[in-house]
Amino acid sequence: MPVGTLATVKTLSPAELRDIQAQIILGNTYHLYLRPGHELVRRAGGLHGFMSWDRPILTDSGGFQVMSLSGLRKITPDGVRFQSHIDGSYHFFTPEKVIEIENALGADIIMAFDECPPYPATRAYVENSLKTTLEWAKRCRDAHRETDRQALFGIVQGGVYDDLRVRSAEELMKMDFPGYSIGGLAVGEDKKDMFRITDLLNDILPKNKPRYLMGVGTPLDLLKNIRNGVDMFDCVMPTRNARKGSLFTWKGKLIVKAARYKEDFSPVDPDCDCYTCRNFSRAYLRHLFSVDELLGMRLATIHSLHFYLELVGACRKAIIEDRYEEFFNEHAENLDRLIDNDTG
RNA sequence: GGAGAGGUUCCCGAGCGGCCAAAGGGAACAGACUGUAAAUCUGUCGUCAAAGACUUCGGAGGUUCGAAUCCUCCCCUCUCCA
Repeated sequence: MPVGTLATVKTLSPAELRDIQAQIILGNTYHLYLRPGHELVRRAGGLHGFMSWDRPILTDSGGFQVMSLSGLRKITPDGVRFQSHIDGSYHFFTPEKVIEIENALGADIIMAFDECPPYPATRAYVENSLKTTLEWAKRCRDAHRETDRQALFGIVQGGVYDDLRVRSAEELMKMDFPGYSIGGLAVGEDKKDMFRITDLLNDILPKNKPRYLMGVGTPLDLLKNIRNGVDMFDCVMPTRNARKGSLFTWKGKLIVKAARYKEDFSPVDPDCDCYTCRNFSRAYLRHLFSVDELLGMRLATIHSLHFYLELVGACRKAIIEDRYEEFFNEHAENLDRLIDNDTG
């Protein structure tokens, strides 16, 4: 899922998103509540109407912002008191409030309000935080009942503590959500911990419901976590890195703004059929970044999102054809490397 | 012709006897980025056989233990007045 925090996948139009086969995109409760305000979005016809995107949307609950804006909030059992990162104004988020906002935003899939523990965090902190998250999940589900045209996912927390993760998943499953998110990973912990936990949850979460690993990740992270049973991902990496001149390809990461591509007139990836690779050279992209032209960010974003969606599309195909391991072994090694001078 | 200001490391620009290979900014170069406070942040940025040495602050001389900083002459810019 391409990330479109503020009701826009940065730099792209909905038409361009459709061109690269985006099926669903993400929005963010906290950010859209602050600006332009969820009631305004409701009046605009929900996120779909407001941003003119007629395919599915998922909204995150703001739980992640509870962590990432940690200097600006205070957590209580009832909810979180936030200070706006924009103007310093105070706001109080409860599970009920978050559901109200997400109802107004009108996404197809919405997230329960959770508390995402930072890393590192003590076991005592994570255990306490998990307790809060589970209570909030229940309150979210209760508050959401009457508007069940939106699918509400519960979020598994528990940090890097296996037993807490298991407890989290089992308690959420009792609440019978239509899908389960895995949160609190890729926040600084060792990769081994991340993979161990998704592997652990693979045997616990129901097989007939989607599992969504929140905020992950690199192409290789996707491949490894798909092997561990994850069905859905979102990550800012393809879009954010693209805006900074760093692109993803099947052959690895390519920092197209680098001087080594100044006179490289080959496409970013000769085998890629995205709009960018079909029409423009590395040298041209490098030039656009070098002179700080907007089109550079757009073309780069188009390429990297296309690549990510192609990557997961290829994963789906391999799974259906029952040859995922083979597919994995074929590509895993390349995905992680830095292309330093490959003229195509 | 008269009066004045100034020439600093790729650029702009501070420094005005030692703590100066020389602030700061820009450019350049390399990289980071994982439920987006992100068109952001970090590092490098005179040379070398490199915890040391060497060469730099328009040029040439000089003063001094020591000069980008003081003195002399020269070269060159710019502003104002004729």
